[in-house]
Amino acid sequence: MNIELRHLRYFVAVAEELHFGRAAQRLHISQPPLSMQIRALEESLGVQLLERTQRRVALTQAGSAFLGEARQILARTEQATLLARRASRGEVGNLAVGFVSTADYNVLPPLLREFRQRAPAVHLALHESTTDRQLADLIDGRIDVGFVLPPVEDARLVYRTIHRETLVVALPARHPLARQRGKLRLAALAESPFILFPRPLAPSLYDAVVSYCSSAGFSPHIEQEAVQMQTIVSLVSAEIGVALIPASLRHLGRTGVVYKAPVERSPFTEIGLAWRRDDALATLKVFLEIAFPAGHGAAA
Amino acid sequence: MNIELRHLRYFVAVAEELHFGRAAQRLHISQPPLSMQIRALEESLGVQLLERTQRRVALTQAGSAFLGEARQILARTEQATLLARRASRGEVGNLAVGFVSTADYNVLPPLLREFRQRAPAVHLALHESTTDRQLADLIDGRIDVGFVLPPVEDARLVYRTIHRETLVVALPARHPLARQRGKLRLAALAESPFILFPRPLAPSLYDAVVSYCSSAGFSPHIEQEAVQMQTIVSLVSAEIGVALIPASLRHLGRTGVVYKAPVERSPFTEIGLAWRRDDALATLKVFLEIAFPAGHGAAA
DNA sequence: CGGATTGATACTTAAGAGCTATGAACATCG
DNA sequence: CGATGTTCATAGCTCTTAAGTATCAATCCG
Repeated sequence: MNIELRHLRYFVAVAEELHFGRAAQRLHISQPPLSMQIRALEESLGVQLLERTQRRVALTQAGSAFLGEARQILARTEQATLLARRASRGEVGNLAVGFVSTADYNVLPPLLREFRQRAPAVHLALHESTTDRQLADLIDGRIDVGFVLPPVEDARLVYRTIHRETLVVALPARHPLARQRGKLRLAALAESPFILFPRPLAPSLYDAVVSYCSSAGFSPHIEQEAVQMQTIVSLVSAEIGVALIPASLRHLGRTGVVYKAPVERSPFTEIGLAWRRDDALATLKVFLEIAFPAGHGAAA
Repeated sequence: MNIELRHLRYFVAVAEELHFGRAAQRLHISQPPLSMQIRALEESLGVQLLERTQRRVALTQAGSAFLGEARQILARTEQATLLARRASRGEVGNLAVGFVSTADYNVLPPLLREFRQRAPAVHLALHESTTDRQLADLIDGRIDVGFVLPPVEDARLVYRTIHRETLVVALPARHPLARQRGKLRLAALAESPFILFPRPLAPSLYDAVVSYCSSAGFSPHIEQEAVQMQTIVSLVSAEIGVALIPASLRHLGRTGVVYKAPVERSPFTEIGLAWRRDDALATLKVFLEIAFPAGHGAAA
């Protein structure tokens, strides 16, 4: 017959009381079945754990060795149930998060900070990547949630905006318009060389820039493409050209670069979260709960 | 309902197979009760461990966290039964051993050496003491077995001889008889001052000495008493007197002392083991088995 | 759309955990 | 020294519940 935790619970009670009657009372059963179960345990082990001298119950050496083990196993079982409950609440576990570099400057840090506070035992794996690679990684399960630029077309994924911001102009400090005080008119950049993201990597951002320019009455001269936002700003600093970048990137604060908001109303550029539609990860739920405090995460 | 090891065994099987049918086969039960037990486990925990999508079974995060715990609990239980079995064979545990200093020179070391080999995981507590204190310590459970000098009268204890030896004379090196070549006649010491144990501490040894002398036709002049054998030999070395001591103490090899076996046939002096008659300690059984390889320890 | 696969459900069976009553061994006390 | 009380074991029964059989429902595949 197999040993069950019941046997251990009963044995610990008897070992602590050294009295079958009292132990039975404590276990809310009557004395005879307790005797039976202890006997069954001894039989399974093939070892006598208790010495019953008709008047006194004493642990054998094997009994006291087994007692310590039994206590630990029971405690361990308690721990395991607590762990499972915490895991189901998303308080322990793993979460693989992808993000585009742009996210690193405004939305990512406060969100991660709050997540770490709410679920300190969750192991976060952070992967900087591009939007399209993240979408593939989501499908294949390499990441569980990603900070991406729209659009997200795949029906297996959910996308939800997490942050919207306007575009500002980044100018080399020695550019004539940089020194000029007061408002900047976007049309004044009609002849300037532009630095831009490659469209496939961030169509929404690319299109926002182009539509912004065309609403100001010109089409930008694209001088150079660059993948990283830092690189774009570097190229501006090196006087290769000008750029329209998300407003939060002002915080990069690069020397030799001046940021200005044009008078023309800027379109919004946005960043959002994408995750698997059918995903039930508890840690992901916590993450989405923090990202979208009001509405529920599962709603697109 | 309480969690039992059965639930853990079943869950581990399902988690490993990710298939209820195969897991049930492996557990030698049919599939429906397996589903029921897993459901019961999840209910006890209040946590969903498996995601059943009618076609595919997958672990939830809580499930994979719980899986590790469950495996460890089961392994631990295996360990516990093995430990209990080893303890019942006396291979782990404790043994408190008392001994008179005399035992330290011949019987104790080889016995301990063999015991350590047979039961390396047993913790031995060694207490040097006198015979009478050891008998009290046995009754009160402070030691489990003692190397003592006879007699042991207490009915609750068992005594059994472990070693017998003859008496030899210890003489100061400058004593006339020490320089003399050839046999020593005990009677020649009739006028010499003797150093002896106090009778209450070791009546058998005391009486052996006195009867040896009287068989040689004289009664010893007791000049000095000393408790420790080392002290007696020191006093001989200091030329306070001569002594009759167990032959094995020759190995003390003290400078300034000469040992000689008299021509008269020496009575035997003996040392033995004492332990509680009703004692069932497994480690004690191993110890006695080594001390008395042929006969069984329990027999007096 | 039909057949195969897989987990869940319904119902039955039977093992065994637990209960009450009682016995046997031992200790304590009058 | 017998009477009484305490304590663990045994006996017989009940009843919970784990396990078995048969079947269903949903999904996948060709």
